[in-house]
Amino acid sequence: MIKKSFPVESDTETINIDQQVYEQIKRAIFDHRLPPGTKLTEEKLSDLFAVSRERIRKVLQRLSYDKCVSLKPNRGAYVAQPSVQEARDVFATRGLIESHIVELVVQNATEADYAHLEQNIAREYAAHQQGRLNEAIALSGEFHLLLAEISRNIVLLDILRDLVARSSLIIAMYGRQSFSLCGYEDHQVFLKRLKTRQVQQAKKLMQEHLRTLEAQLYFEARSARDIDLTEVFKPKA
Amino acid sequence: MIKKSFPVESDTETINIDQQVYEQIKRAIFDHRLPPGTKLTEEKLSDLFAVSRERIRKVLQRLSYDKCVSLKPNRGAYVAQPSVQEARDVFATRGLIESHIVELVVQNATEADYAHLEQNIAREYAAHQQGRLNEAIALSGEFHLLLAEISRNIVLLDILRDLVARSSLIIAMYGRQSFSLCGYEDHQVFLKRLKTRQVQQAKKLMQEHLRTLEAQLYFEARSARDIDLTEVFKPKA
DNA sequence: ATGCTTGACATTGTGCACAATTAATTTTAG
DNA sequence: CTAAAATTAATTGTGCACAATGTCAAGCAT
Repeated sequence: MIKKSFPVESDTETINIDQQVYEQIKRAIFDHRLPPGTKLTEEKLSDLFAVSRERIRKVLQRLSYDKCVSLKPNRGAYVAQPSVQEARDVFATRGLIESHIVELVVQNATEADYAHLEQNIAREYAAHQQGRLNEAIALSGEFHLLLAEISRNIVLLDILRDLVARSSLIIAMYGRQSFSLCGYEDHQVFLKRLKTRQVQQAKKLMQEHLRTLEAQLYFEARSARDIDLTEVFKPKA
Repeated sequence: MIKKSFPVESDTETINIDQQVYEQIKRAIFDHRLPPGTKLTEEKLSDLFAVSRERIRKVLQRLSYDKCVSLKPNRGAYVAQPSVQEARDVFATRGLIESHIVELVVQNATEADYAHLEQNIAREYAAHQQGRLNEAIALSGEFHLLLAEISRNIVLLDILRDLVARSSLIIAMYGRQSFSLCGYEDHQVFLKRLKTRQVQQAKKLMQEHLRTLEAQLYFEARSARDIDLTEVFKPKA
């Protein structure tokens, strides 16, 4: 017990630094503070967070696995610019997976689970009323993840975590200013159907919910400065 | 043009080294040459492949994202030991996703696509007949991925790639010696249904196919040495 | 004999310095 | 004045050395 000077401090803080930097950058991307295409220079980030460059490097690599940043060899890291195709595929896949999650939830949900869902909705409502929009958005995403947790399928949860994150980025890229998101009312009605075990209606609601989200994107009228020239002039495809 | 001594050599080879090491390790895991739980020491691997330790480190990290190795802080890397729960979830998720892929394939497949599928089956058959079992297994997995490609949904393809890889690991862990895998006949019959646009039958075949796979695993009668104590004694489950 | 502390060893983790690559700018020849 | 070539600058990539951490075994006390 003599050797270790401050075990708690060195241990926990060191472990969390990676995670903290990771989450801060991710949050910044989802809050539109870092629009798609923004260059993420390793040195600038390392200065900004007061950590070493290799730590940033590791975080950026992790973010690239999440498809939140694209890593171009010897060119650096950029906030990802999901293609229209990718955007459509993400939402289509969410429809498939979340419909199935709804079935599993109706099968498996306990009273405690429903309580958690209600709590989440309440917090989302509060955040909405008090104008904390970013928090409301985050909670809205968490509602979907909460359902995945209740489905008791770890793999589906992992996949959906990924898809929800990418959805945020897609909305940042293609969403209008007046993007309404999941209304919390949607979640409220949905939960009611869930509790009364109306599986088919719940599934339908979920699919509509996602379709509404997707319908609010505008894939066509992109301003010139947003266009990725590489995408436009690439040889084939 | 004078400065660059051998641009092609340095470029392509350097880029591929990571990929090559990655694939060799992954292949070794799937071919049962590295059983689940095997310790993967950074230094040994770097000596073995004659590359630097940091390169190995990066590859191991990537493999941990694929859930093929588990990285324990300050303890090293081990070939992953998927839990029974995870195994079940992987197959359940494959059922969901691949059923949907079947629908998309019937909608989108061109003649060229069907030709590719037939080619794959032929090669799988040949590998089987000539006793190249590992190759047959790989081709069998590729058949499923080929379907995902034809579905024209990039996200589904990515997810399935992941799940197929994890399936290999699960089979390595829980499969009997006499594991029969996807018989190539299954694929043959399946393709016939596909071509005649018999969607429901094709979907049913796919689901049966996966269920057969899963049924050949034995989760119960594990020998004592295989039991993961962490799993047994974990606080709440 | 059992349990705890201590020290040596092995392995992983991190920061730094330098190499390699690419983009931008300037130079130079036609 | 234009265009190709060469230089320069900025940024990423890699290997090395050292620090931190965890494991194992031996010794000591109970």
